[in-house]
Amino acid sequence: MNRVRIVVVDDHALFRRGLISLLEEMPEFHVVGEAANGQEALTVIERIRPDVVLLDINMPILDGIQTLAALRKKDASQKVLMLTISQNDDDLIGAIVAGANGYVLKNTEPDTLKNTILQVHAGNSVLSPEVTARVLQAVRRSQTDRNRGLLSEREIEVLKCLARGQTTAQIASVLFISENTVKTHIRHILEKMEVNNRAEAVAKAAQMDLL
Amino acid sequence: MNRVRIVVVDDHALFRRGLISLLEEMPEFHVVGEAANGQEALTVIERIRPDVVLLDINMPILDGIQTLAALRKKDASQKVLMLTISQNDDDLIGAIVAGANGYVLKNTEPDTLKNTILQVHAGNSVLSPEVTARVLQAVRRSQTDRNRGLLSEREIEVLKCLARGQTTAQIASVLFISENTVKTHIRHILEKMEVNNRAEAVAKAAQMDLL
DNA sequence: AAAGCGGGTGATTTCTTCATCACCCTTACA
DNA sequence: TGTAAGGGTGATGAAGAAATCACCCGCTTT
Repeated sequence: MNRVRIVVVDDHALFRRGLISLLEEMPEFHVVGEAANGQEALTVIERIRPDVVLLDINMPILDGIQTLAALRKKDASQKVLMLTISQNDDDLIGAIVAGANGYVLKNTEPDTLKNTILQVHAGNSVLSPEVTARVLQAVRRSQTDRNRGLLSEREIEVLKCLARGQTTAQIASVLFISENTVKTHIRHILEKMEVNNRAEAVAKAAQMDLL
Repeated sequence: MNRVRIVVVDDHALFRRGLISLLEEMPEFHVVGEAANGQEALTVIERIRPDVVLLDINMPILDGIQTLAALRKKDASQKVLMLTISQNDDDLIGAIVAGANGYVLKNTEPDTLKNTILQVHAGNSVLSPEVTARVLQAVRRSQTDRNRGLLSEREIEVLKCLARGQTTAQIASVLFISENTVKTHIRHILEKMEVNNRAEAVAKAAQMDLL
């Protein structure tokens, strides 16, 4: 049975070599190349064309994300698994935008790393559990911001009043504006949320975390 | 050792009962309640307070996402694992925004479901492999849209010209505007991207998938 | 010295969005 | 019949963003 051909990219020689030893001990894998920075990685990957690339993020000259972005310009199908210590959102989102097939932390157990590499090789996208949690948080935040950006501040105020069951007249009184102004805001809310009436708007707003 | 206390919420009686049988056969779990719709689920969950809730999405009266949104208003810490057939992005993003701790497809093997429930119970966020891929795609798309929204259409045009190595004069000629206008666009690009010169801007744009 | 190039400051006009309001129609209820 | 409420069309003014342009300076190359 064919071994999965791997290239390891990491600027720390000890870590890289240690990881290579570990992987070579596993009958499923064959390490066919290595690189200490992004520039070198691009050359090695283009020449060897491995099944999977293990790619660190924090590296000199060209970091892992820039490396991946450059790689994707040439090869959209190369499987790349980020293997990094970084849990900060910018790195995580940057790697995803650049097209990473997986994102795994260096605290991962060898056995878990083995399964992860096999999963990526099989075509799946894989994240470390802590990373999954961060990604879900990032999606939640991003989508909530996007939802919130759909409406103006005033429209959100009006929507909250609607959610409390207030009538047009009551809302006008609370916000010190005319009923006609309230109606205009409501019209824009219905248009932007693509609903037909205020009940639907309130239900959708609850779902969009706008209240 | 304590068994994980589970509530199963699904409108299809046969599926729900079958799943309950399956889970009861596993020594790690104890099914302490069940519900056939979201309304009922809210009542059952509040009364029983299980360790983990398995929650379908497509249900009558109150779907799984609305149920979860309502539940989160009362209990931010309840572990909820979506168990659904749906792979569409709106459901997926909706569940995440509503605060799901995990999202698993109904084609999951029983053993994998077991591990997933244990992971969620342990505090981790878990996704099915196919779902992970979709989430990564959604993040990529969302972030690219957000990046794109940072600059106006014209600024993006100018940035693309810069990426081709064109000078201010060349860009002016290509876009039929004056060199001074090109410079103003570039100034705004540098400001918005928080970089110091056009080389940095191009590098960052590549990373942000703006080219 | 002149030309080419990038980076900087400032100004004007146009367009879009936001917030405001008036008026009309329909339905339901007292 | 009158009142209450929601939904619809249209208008105006202010603020901010977008797109445009002029002019100046420093550095490098010819």
